[in-house]
Amino acid sequence: MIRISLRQKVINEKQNDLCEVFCPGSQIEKLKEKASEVEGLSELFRVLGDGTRTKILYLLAQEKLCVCDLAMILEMTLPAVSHHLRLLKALRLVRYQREGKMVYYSLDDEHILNLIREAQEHFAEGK
Amino acid sequence: MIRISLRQKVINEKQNDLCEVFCPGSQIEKLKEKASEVEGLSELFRVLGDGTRTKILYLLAQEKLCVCDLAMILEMTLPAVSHHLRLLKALRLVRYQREGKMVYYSLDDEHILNLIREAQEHFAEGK
DNA sequence: TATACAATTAAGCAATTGTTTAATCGTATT
DNA sequence: AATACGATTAAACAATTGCTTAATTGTATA
Repeated sequence: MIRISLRQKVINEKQNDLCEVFCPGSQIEKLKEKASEVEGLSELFRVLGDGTRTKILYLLAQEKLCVCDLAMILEMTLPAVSHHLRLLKALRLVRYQREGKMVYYSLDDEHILNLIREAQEHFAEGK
Repeated sequence: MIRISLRQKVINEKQNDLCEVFCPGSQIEKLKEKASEVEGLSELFRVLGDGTRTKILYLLAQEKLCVCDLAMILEMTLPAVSHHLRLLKALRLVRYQREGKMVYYSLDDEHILNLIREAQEHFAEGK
C-alpha cells in the first residue's frame, strides 16, 4: 500500500490506463529496486516448475543414475529425459560422468534439496 | 545408479526402446515411490517460475499493495497483474481485502520468503 | 572393422502460458 | 440515479514448452 505523503500526481505517459492515485515517485522507485532483487531467481524456479525435473533432481539426490534408469523410473522415453537433463546441466544443477556406454548423472547443488524441503513444509501445513 | 544384483532382465512392454540393463524390479519400484514424494511440489515452483509473480510475492512481503500500485511498480497493465494475482489467490499464497474501490493484497505464506531466500543463496554462491 | 547400444541432437507438433484489448462488475462520489 | 474509477473477466493472440519420432554421435564388444 503506497500511501499518499506528497501530493504529486504520477503522470505515467506510457500507460495511461492506470489508477489516478497520488504516489510519491520515490516510493515507486524504491519498490522497483526491491523487485529487481529477485529478478533472476525465477529461472531456477522455472526449472523446478516441471514435475519431471523435480523428480529427477530428487532422485539424483538419493543416488547417481544413468539416463536409462531415469527413463525407466519416470516411465518416459530416453530423449525426453535427456532433454530435461540438458537443461539441468546448463544450469549446473547436475553433474555427469561417462562410464563406458552409460552416462551417470548426480546432483551438483545441495540448495536444491533445501528448496524441495521448504516446499514440502508449505504443503505439510495443510495449505 | 541402479546396480545389478539379481540377473533378472526387465521386460518393459510399454517402452521397448529403453536400455537392456539388468535391474532388480524392486529397486525401480522403490525409486518410483521416492519420486512420487515430490509429485505435487512443482505446482508451487511453477508459480514462482514466472518473474512477475516472484516480484509480486516479494513486494507483498514488504507491504500490502493494491493492484494499481503493483501495475505501476512492475510497469504492467492492470489486467496482466490481476491475472497473476488470481493465480496466487487460488494457491492461497496471497490474501486480499477490499477497501473502497481498491483491493489490497498481502502475502499469506511465510514459506514463500524462505524459498526466495534459499534461491538467493544458490546464486550467491556464484553458481 | 563391423555391429550393438546408450545417449544426444534435430525437427515437428500439440498444449500451455503470458499478454493484450475490450467488456463487465463493484464501490464511491456527485 | 448517474458518473467515475479500480478491479476483474473474457476472448484472442504470439511465444514458449515438453514431447514424439528419426537421425546422429560415442563407446564397447564380437
